[in-house]
Order: sequence, then C-alpha cells, then structure tokens
Amino acid sequence: APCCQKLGLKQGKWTKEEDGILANYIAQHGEGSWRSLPKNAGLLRCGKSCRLRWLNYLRGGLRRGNFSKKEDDLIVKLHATNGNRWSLIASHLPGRTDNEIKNYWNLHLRRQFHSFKKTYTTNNSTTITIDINMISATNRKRRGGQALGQLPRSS
DNA sequence: AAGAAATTCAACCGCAAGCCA
DNA sequence: ATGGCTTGCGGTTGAATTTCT
Repeated sequence: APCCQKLGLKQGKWTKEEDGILANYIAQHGEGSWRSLPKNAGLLRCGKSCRLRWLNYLRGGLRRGNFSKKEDDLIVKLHATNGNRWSLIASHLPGRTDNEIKNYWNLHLRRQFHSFKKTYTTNNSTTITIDINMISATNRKRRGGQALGQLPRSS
C-alpha cells in the first residue's frame, strides 16, 4: 500500500505552485522534519515526496544534464569500485544527485562499460567474439522522451 | 496522417538504516 | 537494550514526449 494514499495526498508530478510553497517553507524553516513539513507548509504531499523533490530538484547548487567527460570517467571509476552506491557516488560529484547519476548510468553509461562478450570456437578452430552491446549499439538511435539537460517546460 | 514503439526522467515503492525515548 | 517512528537508499515504473513506420 502506498505510503501517502491514506488521506488523499497528492502524488505524481509537482506543480510550480507546490514547488514555490516547499522552497519558501524550507527557506524559512530549514530542511528536515520531513514528516511534519507538508502539514506545516500546507502541502498535500507526504514528507517523503517533499524530501525527494527538494533534494533532487529544488535545492540550490544543482546542475542538470550535460555531464562532462570528466564526470563520466569519475562515475565509471566510482561505480567500478563501489557498485550501485549512487548516493556515495553522488557525494563526489558536486551539484549532482544520486537519482540523476543513477538515471544517467542506466541510460548512457551502463551499455558502454558493462560488456557482455561471448567467445565461440567453431569446429574449424576459428574463434569468434560477440559483444551484445556492440550489436545493439549500432542501430540504437535516440527516440523519444524528454530532452536531456532541460528543465521541464513551464505550463 | 496517425498509430505504434522507443526513450527519457521524475517520482514511486519497499525495505534497511538511523534515531531516540 | 528495544520497539516504534522517521529518513535515506536503490530498484523500478509509467506518463510524457519523440521518432519510426
């Protein structure tokens, strides 16, 4: 059962108005006390949702999209040694959130650095190496979705 | 032109970890 | 110590958007 569904709390995308209320409240009262925050601030959201929204989107100093090569390398390196410790990885990348890095890894980096190679030896002693990623990467094109590195358009 | 398919990302959920009385 | 409540983490989802047919 969803955590916030008990009292008809809102779910899904945040509106500009909600963002404003949340940011304003935190500006005055600071972060934390997530459980009681929405009630005090007058938001029909659960604390979890408020926290997520603040940390991943509203708080200052966040950069979105346009990962540099340097950042790519760092993510790959940290992931190699730490695995899916997104929060830990994010702590090494100023202005990036764990959520964004996780998304970024899953969408862009995983294919490149997680190779699935398989070698075969045919009966005439020829060895063939097949890399699944190379095959699929060849015909893969960007399709739909939201533009990278863009803030959602205001409605 | 219009429906299908692919892709992206913000936000969700469950549970583990942390906190504190 | 310990049981209940809150916070943080990471895997996963699905509406929105774009491209393909």
